[in-house]
Amino acid sequence: MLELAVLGLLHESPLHGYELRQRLKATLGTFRAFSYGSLYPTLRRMKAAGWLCEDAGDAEVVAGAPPLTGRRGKVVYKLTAEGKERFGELLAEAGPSSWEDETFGVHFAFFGQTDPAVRVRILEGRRSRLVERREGVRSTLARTRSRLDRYTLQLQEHGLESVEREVRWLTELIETERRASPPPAVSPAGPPPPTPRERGAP
Amino acid sequence: MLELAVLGLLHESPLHGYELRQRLKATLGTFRAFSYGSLYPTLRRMKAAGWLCEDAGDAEVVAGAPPLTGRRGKVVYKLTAEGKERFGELLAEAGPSSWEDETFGVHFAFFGQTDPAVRVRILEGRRSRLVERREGVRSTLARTRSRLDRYTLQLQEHGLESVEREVRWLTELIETERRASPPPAVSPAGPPPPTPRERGAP
DNA sequence: TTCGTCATGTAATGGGTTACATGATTAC
DNA sequence: GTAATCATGTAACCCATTACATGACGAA
Repeated sequence: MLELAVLGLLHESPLHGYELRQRLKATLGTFRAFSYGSLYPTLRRMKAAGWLCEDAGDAEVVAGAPPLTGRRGKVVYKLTAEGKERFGELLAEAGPSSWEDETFGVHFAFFGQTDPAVRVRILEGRRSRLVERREGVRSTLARTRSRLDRYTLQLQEHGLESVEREVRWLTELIETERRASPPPAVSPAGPPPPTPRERGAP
Repeated sequence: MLELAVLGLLHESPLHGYELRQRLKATLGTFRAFSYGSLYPTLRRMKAAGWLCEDAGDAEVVAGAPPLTGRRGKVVYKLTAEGKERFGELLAEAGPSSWEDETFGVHFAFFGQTDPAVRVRILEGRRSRLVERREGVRSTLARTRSRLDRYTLQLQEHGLESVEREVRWLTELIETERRASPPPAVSPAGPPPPTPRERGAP
C-alpha cells in the first residue's frame, strides 16, 4: 500500500520523506492520506529490505554544510535495482489486492507505468467488485426499504448512487482502454486481422 | 465506531451476534462492513463494561431445548440502562469523532434518535471537513495539473467530483433540517422575543 | 527573537482483518 | 446423509494513527 506508493513516486525521482508525503497527497488526492508516523518507519523498512538507498547525488549536501551533528538534515532516498524490480512485480499484480477499496486508488495512480492488459483486468476486477456490492445493497434495500427511517434511507441511497457513479466511471475507462488497445481477440477461425498500428505508449 | 453501531441497533431491539451483523450491513450499506472477528470481541467487551447483558426473554430457549452442553446456542444481547445512557452520550457528541470519514456514516445512521441541533452541527462539521479537502485538492490540482499524466488526472478529478457531490448532498440535508427546525435566532437588537415556552432541557 | 514551515523520527496504541476451529439447524 | 447457512468464538497479525520529541532554517 504505502510501499507501492513510495516505490511509484521514487521511481519518478529521488525524494526525501517530507517531500514524499506532499507528493503522496498530490498523487492520491482524496483517496488516501498517510502520516509521517507510518511513512518514516516504512522508509526504514524498505531500506532494510534493499529496495531503497540514500541518494548521495545532491552535491550541496556534501559541501560546506554544518558539521551534521550525529544525523540531522534531509535524507534523500532513491530506488535500487531491486526496488525497481519490486515495483514492476507489484504493478503486474491484478488480483483483489489491486482492486479493493484501500488499494485501487494507489494502483490506478500508477497506471501510466502499468501494462495495458493489466490495467483492463484491474478496472474490470474493481467494477465487478462494485457491481457485487451494488446488487447487495439493492436487494437488502428492496427487502427493508419500508422499515427504514428517513436517515437510514438517505444513507443507503446516497451510498448506492456513489457506487453506481463509480461503476459508470469504470465502464467508461474500460471502454477507453479497449479502444486504445483491443484485446488480442482469440477468434475461433484463424488469426486476428492485423491492427493498423501498434503505437508505443510511454 | 462498532460500539456506537451496536448500541444503536440493540437500542431498537435485542439481537444476537450473527443477526447484529446482518443488520449492520443493512444499516450501514456501502459505508462500512465489520467482520465477526471484531464483532464478537466487541460484544464481550461491551458486556464486561456493563452496557449489554444477555437477554433471557426468549421463552423457547428455556424450554425443552437440547441440554446445552457447556455453552452453544444463540446468545441474545440487549442494552442495560447504562448502555442506553452511553448511547445517549455518544449521540450527543458533535465533534470530529462524529464527522470524519470512518465515523460519519454510523452517526448519520442513527440521526433518527439524535437531537436536531446536534444533527445540524454534525452535518455542518462534515461539510466543512469536505470543503477543506476539496479546496486542498483544487489548489494542488491547479498547481500540478500540467505535470500529471492521464490517469493521475482522472483520479484527481473523479475524487474531486465525489467530494463535490457529497458537499451538495450535505447542503441539501442541512437546508432540510433548518426548514424543519429553525435555529433559536439570536437577534442583534435587544433580547429575543419570548418564545412560547422554554421546554425543559436537563 | 520568535514564528511558521520544513524535516526526521519514536512509542504507545488502536481498531480492525484473516484464518482458523467448532458446532447447530435446515433443506434437499 | 450431506451441503448450505446459521451461529459463536479465538489467535495472530497488520497497517496504520496519535501524540510526542527534536531540531534546522528563513522571514518578519
